[in-house]
Amino acid sequence: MPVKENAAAAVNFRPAVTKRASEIIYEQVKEMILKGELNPGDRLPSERNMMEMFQRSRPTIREALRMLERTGYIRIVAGSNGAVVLEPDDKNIQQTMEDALQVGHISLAEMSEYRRISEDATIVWACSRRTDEDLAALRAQLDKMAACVEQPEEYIGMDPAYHGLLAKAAKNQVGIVMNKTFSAINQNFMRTKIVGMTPAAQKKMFRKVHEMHEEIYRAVQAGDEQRARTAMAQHLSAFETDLK
Amino acid sequence: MPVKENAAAAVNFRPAVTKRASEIIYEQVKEMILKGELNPGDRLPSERNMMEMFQRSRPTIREALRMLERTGYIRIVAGSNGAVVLEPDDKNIQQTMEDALQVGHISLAEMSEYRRISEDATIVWACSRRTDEDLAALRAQLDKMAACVEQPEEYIGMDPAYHGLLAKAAKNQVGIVMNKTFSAINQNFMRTKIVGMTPAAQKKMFRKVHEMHEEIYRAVQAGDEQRARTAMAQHLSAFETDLK
DNA sequence: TTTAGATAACTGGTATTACCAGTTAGTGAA
DNA sequence: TTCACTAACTGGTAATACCAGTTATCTAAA
Repeated sequence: MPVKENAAAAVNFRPAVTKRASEIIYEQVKEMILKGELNPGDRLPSERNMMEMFQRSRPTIREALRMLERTGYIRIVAGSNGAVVLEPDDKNIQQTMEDALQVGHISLAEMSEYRRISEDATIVWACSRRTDEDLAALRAQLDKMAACVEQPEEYIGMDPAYHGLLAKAAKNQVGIVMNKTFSAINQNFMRTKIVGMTPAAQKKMFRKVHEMHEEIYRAVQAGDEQRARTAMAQHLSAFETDLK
Repeated sequence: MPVKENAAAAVNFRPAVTKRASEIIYEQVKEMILKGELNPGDRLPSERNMMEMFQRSRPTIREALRMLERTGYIRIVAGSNGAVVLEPDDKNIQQTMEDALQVGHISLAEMSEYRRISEDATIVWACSRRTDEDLAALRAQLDKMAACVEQPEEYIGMDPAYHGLLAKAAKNQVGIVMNKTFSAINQNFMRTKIVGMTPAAQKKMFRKVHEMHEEIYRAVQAGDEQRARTAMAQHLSAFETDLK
């Protein structure tokens, strides 16, 4: 049974938290960036100037700057320009997600499972939304990859770009971010796995992979949802089998 | 035509980046946490002790700690315990995604679209994987919520827990993380939207929402995939319509 | 013996000062 | 006009000091 609360305690007090000065500065700058009062490329005042503005010491200012840089809002280079507001980037989301996956002890199987449904949706969207530019970019990427089928290292390096272009064609930013995450993680797995294979087995595998990539492209080009879904599903499951 | 590179430049030099000391310390601690050498609940040495270990000044140590705290790896409270390793938490992903939304990088429409396919997969998995414990937890949650249908604020606060239990029943960690993200973001939208509604309209809306929640539960309990998918799809689309 | 209270030894939060190593802009001479 | 030098920036780091809290210990009173 829950403890009966004292009637006077029901006034809905909020915890009286005291924030660090660096925290307040961090939030203030972050807000300005999110609200567009500070735009990508803009220079932040120098640390010594901020000291005056915020009426705080330099270490305090610097702690705030470190947080802003770590969370991807600004970049700080010594000597010249100082702190510059960055273009919004998915790298942070991607990185945090990768770390979360790593810390959360997520298995390859779970990630692959989720990837399947994510890529399935992506490929469906891509079939109806791909522009001529998307197709041209995919074609060019595939041609580049075709030249590297015999060089696994190179091919693995190009794989994320191909899948990225598919996600881009699907026109959903969340899908793009997730796709990048999956690609990055799977790339690592792939790299560690192929070292135990004979060169002949590697070549065979990557020739198969490339043919799948081509088939997916053809299906997307034709706008054939079912064919594209099937191809992507086969591609991913073959991939998982090979990595097992 | 691409500029012809000088032959001598082909040796594949990597940029000679110099890292800040605080950056190195940050990565070192982060690695230890990711590798499990530091576990949730563990206390980090005091700043003065770290000074000795890393052979760096306190401001440098503190900059690293600020970054670790900002990215969600540790929590620092003055006075007592100092820096403590945190339980892995998805709040960072949520936060970065929310920021991405705010900065216009990701639209609400895109996020909703992706959520639909994510929740669709989740509910399918839940139908076949839910345990008796999952069902009991869902039932209990729904009962708690039923008591609050007339209090929108309370109900909104409980909504993420319900969807979280569904994701938990689906037994896919990635799905769980994504679900939390979506819930958190949508919770905010919901809060901002209901303020413009009359109390009567609010009640009507939440009664409808609750009936949907119940229907989803019944379908999952029955293990009826199609019924569950339909219910979830309706729930999400109704939700989007209401928020438009 | 037990217990309450004072105290000493921590913790992080912050400010101050100082110096170094780079970059940039201005100044002067050729 | 051009080049080289210098002065005035920039961030990176160190050292020291003090404050405000917490915690543990010890002491004195019950």
